[in-house]
Parts: sequence; structure tokens; C-alpha cells
Amino acid sequence: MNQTPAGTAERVMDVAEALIQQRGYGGFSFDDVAQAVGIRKPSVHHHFRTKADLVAALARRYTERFESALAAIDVARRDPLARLKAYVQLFATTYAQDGRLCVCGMLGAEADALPADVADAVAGFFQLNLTWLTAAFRDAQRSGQVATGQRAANLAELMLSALEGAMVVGRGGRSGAGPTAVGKNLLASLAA
Amino acid sequence: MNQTPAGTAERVMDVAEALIQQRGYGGFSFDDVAQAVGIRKPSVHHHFRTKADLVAALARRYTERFESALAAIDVARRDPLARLKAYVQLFATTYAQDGRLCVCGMLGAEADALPADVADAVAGFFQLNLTWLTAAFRDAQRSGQVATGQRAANLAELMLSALEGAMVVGRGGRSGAGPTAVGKNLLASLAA
DNA sequence: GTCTATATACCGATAGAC
DNA sequence: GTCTATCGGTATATAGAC
Repeated sequence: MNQTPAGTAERVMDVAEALIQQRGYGGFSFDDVAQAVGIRKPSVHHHFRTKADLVAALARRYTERFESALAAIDVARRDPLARLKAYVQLFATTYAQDGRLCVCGMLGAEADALPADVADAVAGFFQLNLTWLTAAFRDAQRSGQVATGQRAANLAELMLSALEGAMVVGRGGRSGAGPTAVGKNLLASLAA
Repeated sequence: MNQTPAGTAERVMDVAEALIQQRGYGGFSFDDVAQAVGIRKPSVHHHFRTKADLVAALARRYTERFESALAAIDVARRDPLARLKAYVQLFATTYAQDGRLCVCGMLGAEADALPADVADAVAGFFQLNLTWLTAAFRDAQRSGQVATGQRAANLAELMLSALEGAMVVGRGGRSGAGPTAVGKNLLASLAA
């Protein structure tokens, strides 16, 4: 009647996710994960046959959670600009955890070295974000809160790029303020 | 009288640089470099004692070349906005080579997994860029080409973040337009 | 300056007992 | 579901001949 101790696979993904955010796909091993979870390396393989399986599953879970967060913003906020500000906060919260990068930002940088399944999951994350942001900017332009000189899809890519890049610059350059300030400054610059 | 065949160390750095731009610090080995250069692994160690030495030297060379490119822009262009457009082109040229990332953008993402010497070199690159961009935006604001609502230092971080992020999003998301379009759209949005 | 050979460690992954 | 033991491969790095 007792199946999985209700959560080992999830704990494995939790640990692997944090390691990817800190060191990247090539920067962690099954042994790292095993030690942090408190089991042995073959036990990790029992839950995820290969490293590609583990990271692809983790990237899909990350994307699903992000999708839920976006849906929650749509429910909680009706003001278009308030939605965009809440979106920035999503990245800020991640970065506030010891300077952790977005999982798919890190994996996107390493895209050339990733298994196909993982690269596909990363592409799905970016597509999800661009679609949501495009709609949000379109609404913000219609409500007169964002200038209409640029196409909404272009503003979406600009926003996503700025936030992903702000994490990289903030971490690599040490002095960078991170996604909170960059997102805030971008929205201020785009105001109608 | 014959010293180094005048260039093996440089060829090693050339190859390692391209591999980092494609796969990251953890994604290439001395053997990869040796094969691409056409020598054996211990010969690479003869020129650079450790991997950290190689990558730190390579990152410093990259920063020096970037510094020269910035100086060349200052000489060739007097118009502040034209200088910013030329800056965008620096990133666009890199990305146009098979979607190569900025060396320090890639290394910045991996910062937590980097030897101290390498991380220091990466931080120097970002600092150089932020300093130059801050001066360029300050001049563009004074000439009336860029809106004055934001501090020049904040616009500098926004621009650098957007360009670094555009490479990550463009590569990871496949559909992304890359730094050329993102930089152009940002400058258009910031116009006075 | 380049080579062969090697030391040592770690990697992802599997076999099979409990 | 977790374990011990291990395979085969590759990593960084060094010793010493040419």
C-alpha cells in the first residue's frame, strides 16, 4: 500500500533545479543530487533513468508552475500595467534567492550542449512567456498605459530579454541591480 | 632562435573561445581544444597550465578587444545616438556567427561554477560596458536624442541586460530575433 | 614545443541483492 | 525503493622522452 515515500522524485527535482540555477546543466552530477537528497546515486537513476530525463521533467515542471503563476496574475489583477509589474516580480523573487537564475535562462544559454528533449522544454518556456507578454503589452497599449510606437510582440521580447539578461549581468558583474530595477526602469521608459 | 611557432597559444584561445560561446565553461575539455587546433592534450597544458588559466586569459583578451572596439566607435562616430547604434552592432556581429553568445554573458550565467580568476575577468567586462554605456547615454540625453526620465546608469544596465538576454532568449527560444532587433527596439523606445 | 604514457578523479549508467 | 559494487568513458593534470 505504501508506494513512493510520497515525494522523493519531487525532492530530486527540487535539488536539481537549484543546482541548475546555480551552476548550469553541465555543472552538477547525479552524485551532487544524491548527496543533497540524502540517498545514493543509483536511487536517483531509479526515479529518472538519465540526466536528460531528469532535467527535461524539471524544465517542464518549471514551465507549468510559471504558467500557473501567470494565470494567477490574470485573475488577481485587471489593470494591464499592474500585470506587467507583477510579471517582473516573478523574476525578482527567483533572483532574490541567493542570485538564482531563471532555470530556462541558464539552460537557454547552454542550448547547444543540451539533449533535444531539454532544449524543447526550454523553447516552450520562452514561447509561453512571449505569448503572455504580447497580450499584456497589447492590453497596456489599448488602455493608454504603454506607448504605441512599438509592436506588442517586440515589447514582449524586449521585456523577457531584459529580465533574463539582468540576472546574468547582475550575477556576473556583481554590481548589477538585477531584474527588479531593470524591469522597473524598462516599464517606466515604455510608459505612454 | 625559434620561439613559439608564433601563434599556437592564440589559436588555442581562439578555439576555446568559440567552444565557450557555444557550450559554456563546463561544456568543453582540453581534448576538444587539442583536436580542433591539431595538437595533443598535453601541448595545450604547455601553453596554459590549467583550464582556469586558459579561460581567464581568454576572457581578458575578449575584454581588451571589446575595449578597443569601443574606443574605435568613439573615434569613428561623434553623434551619441550613432554610438549607441554601433554598440548594438557589436553584439549583433557576435550573434550572427552561428548564434554565438557573448563570452562573458555565457560565463556570467555560470558565475557560481567559475574559478575566481575567471569570475574576476567577467566582472571586469561588465564594468567596462556599464561605464562606457553610461557615458554614451548621458551624452545622448544631453544632445536631446534620448529621453531624460531615467538616469544614464540605469539605461546602461537596461541596454546591456537586454542585449545579453536577447542572445539567450533568441537561442533558447529559437523564434527570438536576437540582439539586433531587441537593441533597435530599445533605442527606439528610449528616443526623446 | 610536442609527444606517449599515465595518475587520479569523476562522470553517467547498469547489474543484482535486499 | 534503496543499496553495494562495478563497468566504461572521460575529465584535468603531470612525468619524462624527443
